[in-house]
Amino acid sequence: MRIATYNVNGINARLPRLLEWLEEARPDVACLQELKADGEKIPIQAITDAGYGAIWHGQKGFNGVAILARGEQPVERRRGLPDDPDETHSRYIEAEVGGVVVASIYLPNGNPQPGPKFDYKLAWMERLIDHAASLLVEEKPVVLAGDYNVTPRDIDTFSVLAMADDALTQPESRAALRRLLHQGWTDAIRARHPEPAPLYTFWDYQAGAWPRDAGFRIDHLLLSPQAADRLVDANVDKAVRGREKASDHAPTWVELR
DNA sequence: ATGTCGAGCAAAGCTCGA
Repeated sequence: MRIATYNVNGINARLPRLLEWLEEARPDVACLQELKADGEKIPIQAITDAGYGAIWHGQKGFNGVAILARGEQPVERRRGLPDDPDETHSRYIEAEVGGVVVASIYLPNGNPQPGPKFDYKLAWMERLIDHAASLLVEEKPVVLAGDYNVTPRDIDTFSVLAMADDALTQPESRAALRRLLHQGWTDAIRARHPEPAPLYTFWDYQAGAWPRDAGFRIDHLLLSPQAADRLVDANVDKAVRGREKASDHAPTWVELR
């Protein structure tokens, strides 16, 4: 069972690339972020025609997350995190597919920092940590997939110096991610690629980031112990980033037994 | 670390968010 996460950066702008990737990678589950669309603007017919059932938590213009399942309809469990005081951001949706609980997460970017956006990011991470703890209690295979907007370690960014003031690399962001991991989640990419290789998932459109491989590893798939037991592979579909009209993120995936 | 995008608003080019 292959479960992927892909920040599409506009589902309509990206539709040809998304359909092409679904056709060639054939993920069983695809967690999408940054739909930047809702309602009538979600190209549901094209997704259905590609053979996928879908649920989404959309939003006009910004944010927006979805879960696609090949040949079936994901069974929605929740949208939004518990106790969220600001329901205007569509950043979390959770479903069960084929006996696995899957979440599609678009964690706040948090720039500029310090400031209210960074405070919002850290508060959002606290709510995610609380909810994740409740998921572990179920003792099921769970995959928390998405754009976390956090580089776990220095190796996960092309330049520690250039990123020194960035919300994605701040000690507070990393400490919050570690507290989540320390509950008992496995960072699937690191579990399969323990060598200190970058395995970036995002390259900015600006400043020639892609041609000079100036990326970050910020898209993660965190596995509950029951999911980690079944982990056989994980990787990044890096070539997708190099295509015409590409998203600034590459699809990232796990294969579970 | 700013050389770029995507979307909204409103009808082209600015603003915002990344």
